[in-house]
Amino acid sequence: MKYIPLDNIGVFIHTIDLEITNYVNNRLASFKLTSEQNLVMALLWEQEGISQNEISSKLNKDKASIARMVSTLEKKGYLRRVVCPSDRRSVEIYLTAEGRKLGTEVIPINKEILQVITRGMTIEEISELHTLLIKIRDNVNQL
Amino acid sequence: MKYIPLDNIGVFIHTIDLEITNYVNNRLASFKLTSEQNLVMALLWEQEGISQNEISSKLNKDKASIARMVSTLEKKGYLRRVVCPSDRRSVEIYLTAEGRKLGTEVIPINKEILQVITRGMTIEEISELHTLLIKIRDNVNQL
DNA sequence: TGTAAACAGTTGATATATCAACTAATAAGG
DNA sequence: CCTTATTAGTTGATATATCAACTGTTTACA
Repeated sequence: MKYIPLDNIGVFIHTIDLEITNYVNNRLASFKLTSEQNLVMALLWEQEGISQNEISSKLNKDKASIARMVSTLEKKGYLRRVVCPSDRRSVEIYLTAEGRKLGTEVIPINKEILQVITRGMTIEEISELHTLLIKIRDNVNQL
Repeated sequence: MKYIPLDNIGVFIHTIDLEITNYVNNRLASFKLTSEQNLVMALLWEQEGISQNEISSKLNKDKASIARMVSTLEKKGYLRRVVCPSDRRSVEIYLTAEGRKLGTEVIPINKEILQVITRGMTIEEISELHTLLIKIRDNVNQL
């Protein structure tokens, strides 16, 4: 039997993920926001004042990645960092006026992106996709 | 209606992809091979002498990424680059003895990884997952 | 209560990614 | 043929990722 490394659902998921990410990045390019920065901002549009640690666990990303993303977004002027008074290890993240304004523009785009991605799919299909992906996740995480 | 950025199949695919990648990287760590380098090597274990350009299109990756991965794998001693005599713009990639030896160890691991990822799933489920992912891919690529 | 452990963040190293600008070589057309 | 366009690859900039080592804080418990 021939060994075909690319005929592999794991590799396929990776490929699709890159294509989705590129699509989202293109849609957000005019807002000077990457797909990952968009996720951080989305959390803040929902709730300000959360810590980097909370962002890290909600987005399931390394704290180092979050620290750098927050730093980038701070330089862009979309958020500011405030040392938490009750726990000086923590940094609370707040939106700037500009960051809040960005939300009014980008939130509708995010909703539209979601619709585009799932266009022509039924609720059942999306649910089935979700279920199948969870099976794979359980397989790679149960160690 | 509350805006929940993470309740999004695109973000979910991205999360799963990272978890799969981390699993594969852990499985390959002892071979000093990353998941992406493994894909390049897998192509070469199948067929030596292909160009960077062919690797790039088969793996659906940027030529710059491939150039750097090939360079890394060359430094590790797994492959060597040969300027193509019939088209001196092209570089043909060949395995070293060490790269070939690596294949005898890693190819079985790759097969096992594939089995682990899809453990407990039927052929029909994997096929359905593939079909659903293609729908999403078509949605983000039809522009 | 005083030391040790746990925790939040930062920073450096390395590996992908993407895009853009560049070199060198080849192909295509008039 | 000779200019122009295309192609293969390299390199630099920027943005994630992960891991590891490090700084400060806070907690736990002996």
